[in-house]
Amino acid sequence: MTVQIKSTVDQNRQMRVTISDVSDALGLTKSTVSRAMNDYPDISEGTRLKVRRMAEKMGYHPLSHAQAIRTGLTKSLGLIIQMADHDAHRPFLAEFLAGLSQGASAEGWTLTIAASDSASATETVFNDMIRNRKADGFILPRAMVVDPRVSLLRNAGVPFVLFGRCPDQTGCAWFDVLGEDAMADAVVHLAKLGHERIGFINGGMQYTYAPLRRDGYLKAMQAAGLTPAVAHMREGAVTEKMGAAYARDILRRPHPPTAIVCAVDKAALGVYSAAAEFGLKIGSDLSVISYDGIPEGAHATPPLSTYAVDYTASGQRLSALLIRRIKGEAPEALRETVRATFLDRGSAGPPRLTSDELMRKIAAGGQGKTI
Amino acid sequence: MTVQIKSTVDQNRQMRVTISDVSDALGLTKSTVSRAMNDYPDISEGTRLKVRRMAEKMGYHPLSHAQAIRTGLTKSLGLIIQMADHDAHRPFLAEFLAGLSQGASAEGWTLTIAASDSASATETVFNDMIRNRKADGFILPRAMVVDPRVSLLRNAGVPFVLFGRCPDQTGCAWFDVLGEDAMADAVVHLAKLGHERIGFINGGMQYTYAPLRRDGYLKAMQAAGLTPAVAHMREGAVTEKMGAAYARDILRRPHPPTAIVCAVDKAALGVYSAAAEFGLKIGSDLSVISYDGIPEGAHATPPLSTYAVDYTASGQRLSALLIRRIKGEAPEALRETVRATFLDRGSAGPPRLTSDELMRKIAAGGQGKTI
DNA sequence: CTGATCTCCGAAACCGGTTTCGGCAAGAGG
DNA sequence: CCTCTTGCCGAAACCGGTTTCGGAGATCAG
Repeated sequence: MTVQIKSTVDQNRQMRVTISDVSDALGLTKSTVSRAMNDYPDISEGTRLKVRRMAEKMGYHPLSHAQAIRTGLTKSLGLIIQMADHDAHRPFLAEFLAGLSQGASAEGWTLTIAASDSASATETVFNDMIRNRKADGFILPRAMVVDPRVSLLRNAGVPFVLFGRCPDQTGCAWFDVLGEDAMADAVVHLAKLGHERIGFINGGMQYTYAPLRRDGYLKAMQAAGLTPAVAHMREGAVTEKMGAAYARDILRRPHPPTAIVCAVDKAALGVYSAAAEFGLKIGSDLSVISYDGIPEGAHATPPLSTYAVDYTASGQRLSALLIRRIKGEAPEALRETVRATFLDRGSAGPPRLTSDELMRKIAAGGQGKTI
Repeated sequence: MTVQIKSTVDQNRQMRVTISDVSDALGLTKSTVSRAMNDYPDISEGTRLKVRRMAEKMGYHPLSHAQAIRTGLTKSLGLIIQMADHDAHRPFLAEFLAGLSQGASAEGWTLTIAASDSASATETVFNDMIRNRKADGFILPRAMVVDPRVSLLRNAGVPFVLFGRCPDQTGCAWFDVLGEDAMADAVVHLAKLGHERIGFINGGMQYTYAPLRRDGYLKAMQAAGLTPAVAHMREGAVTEKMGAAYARDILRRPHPPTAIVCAVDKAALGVYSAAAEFGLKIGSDLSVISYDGIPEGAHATPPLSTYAVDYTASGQRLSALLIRRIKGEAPEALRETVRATFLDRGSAGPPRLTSDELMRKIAAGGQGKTI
C-alpha cells in the first residue's frame, strides 16, 4: 500500500538538490550556504556570489517546509472565503485568486485557502490556520465597518492586509480602489451632460466602501451646485433584485431623477429592469453610471457605463503588500489606493425628458407592469 | 524591523504544544509518542491510548511542516486554476473551492491553489509545485479528452484525481456526475410530454463530458423510438452567445424541433434569447431542458428546468478521494459517480404548435429581428 | 531451568534547513 | 613586533517531528 507512495517520494527526493549538495560542491558548510542565501552580513561578497551562482546552476531552491520549522514562516498567504457573503463578488473570484496567486508566486510564496459558512466558523478556521501555521498572514477581502477578522488577527499578532479601508486604522495595511472618486466622477460626468436630479443607490452598509462612496457622491453633488435629495438615495443594494426595487421606488417619487449613480453593477442591472418596466430607455430617458465592471454589464443593452476595478491587479498588489508586512514592514507604509477606470459605454447620455414627461411615462408604464 | 515578527512567532511558539511536551508529560520518549500517534504496530494498545488521550487533553496537533521534511508529505492538496478556460464554470468556483476545502480540512489537510494563464504556464506551475513539494497531489477540474495535465502527473508519479472521467483510465482516479444519464432523462421526460423532434446543443468538445452527454442523448432518442436529426444537433456551445447562435440556426431549419436539450445552462440561456427573437414562448412553443444548475437559470422567465450539480459536494468528494489516493489506495478503487438532480421548473411542457405553425412563427419573428 | 522468540519501548540518527558560538587569519593601531 | 579588532567562516546545536536499530523484559517451547 504505502510502497507506491514511497517510490514516488523517493523519486522526488532524488531529483531535489539540497543545501548540502550545494555546500559540498563548493567545499563549504551548510551554514555558510544558508547565510549566503539569506544575505547575512557576515558573509563576504565573494562567497555570497559563488554560492548564489552555484545554487542557480544546480537549481537549488530551499524547501519552504524545512525552513518553516526553524523560522516559523511557511511562506504562504492565507485566504478565507466567507460563503455566507452575498455573491456580489463571486464573478471576480477567479480573477482575484489569479492575482493573489501571481503576486504570491512572484516571490516564491503560495496561497492557501479555506472556506467557512458562518461568521463563527470563520473565527474557528482562522484560529486553526494560525495555530497550525498554515499561513504566515492573511488577506481579508471586503473590509467591513465592524470587522471581527481584524480584531482577531490584531489580537493574535498575525499580519494581515485588507482589501478595502478600515475605520480603526491601527496596525492595518490595505489596498483599495477609490470608490469615492469614482462616484464623484460619475456625478461630474452626469452634471456635465446636463443632469440636475441625480439619484444614488448604494451597496451594503456593513462594508467600509459604502459610506465612502456615499460621501463621494454627496461631495460632488454639492461641488456641482446640485442638491442631493433624500428621496433619490437608497442604500444596501447588492443584488439585481434589490437594485430594481430601489429604482422603482425612486422613480415613482414626485420629481424623479433623470440619472442614477450606483455603487454596484448588480444594482445597476436592477435599474435596467426597473426602467424597462416603466418603458424608459436607458441612456436617454434614464442615465445610469455604476461601479465594478462585471462582465454582464458589457452585454447589457445598452452596455453599462461603469468604473471598472481590476481584480487581478488588486490581488497581485495585496499579495505583495502582505508579504512585505510579514517580512516586518510597518503597516503604515503598506497602504495603497488606485483609481477605478471609467468605461464609457452608453448608459449615460444627456437628459431627454422634462420632469413632467418623465413622471407621466413612469406613471403609465408602472400601471402596465403592476404584478 | 524583524522584532515585531519575532515576537509574533514567539507568541505562537509558546502557545504550541510539541511532541516533546506530550512525551515529557507521560514520561515517554518522542519516538514512542510519534509511533503511537501514527498507529505503528509495535506500540501496545495501552500506551497508544494513553498517548492519544494526553495529546487530546493537551491539544497537541503535529506540525505538518515538521512532518513533511521527513515524510515528504505536506498534507496539502493542490489545485491549479486555468484562467484561459472559458468562464462557464466560474459561477461555481466559490462553491467548488468551499467543497474542496471542507473535504480537505475534515482530514486536517489544506488546499493550496495557483493560477495560470496558458497551457504552457500550467505545466510550469505544476512542475514548480511538485518540485517544491507545495502539494502532495492535485485535483484536476474539467477532465479533457487530451489532457496534458494527466500525462504530466502520471509521468511524474504524482497522485491526482480528476473531476470528470478520463479516456485512458490507467492510473486515474475520478469523481464525476453522470451527465449522460441526465441527458437521457431529459429526452425521456420530453418524449413523455409528447415531443418528437428534440434538438441537442452540446458543450465544449475538448472536455470528456461532451461525448458522454451526446451519447446519452442519442441512446435515449433511439430508445424512445425517435430519430435524432443531424440538423438539430450542434456542439461546442459554452456561452450564452454561442447557445443563441446555434438555437437560431437550428430553429430556422425546415422542420424545427419543439424541444432542445442543452448540455450546459449557459447555452440554454442563449436558447432563451433566440426564442425571444422569434417570438417563441419557452415552455410551450419551445421546451428546454439543460444541465448545470447555475443560479441565473432560476431567475430566468420561465425558470430553467435543469439537471443541477452540487459543486460543493463534488469538491468534498474529490478532496476525500485524493487524500486516499495520496495515502496509497489504488486508483481503481477511487472512482465515484453520482446522478445530477432534476430541477423541474417550467421550461419544459407539452408541445403546443405543429411543425408548420412553428415554422411560420419563426419565419415571421426572424424577419423582425434581423440584425 | 535454559535458550529462543516476541512485545514493546528507548536511544539516536535523520530530514533539510537556520542560528548561535567560537575561532582563525588578516588588518589596524600603538 | 605585539595586541586588538574586524571579517569571515566552520562546528555544532536546534527546530519538531519520523524512523531505524537494538535491547530489556516477558512469554514460550523444550
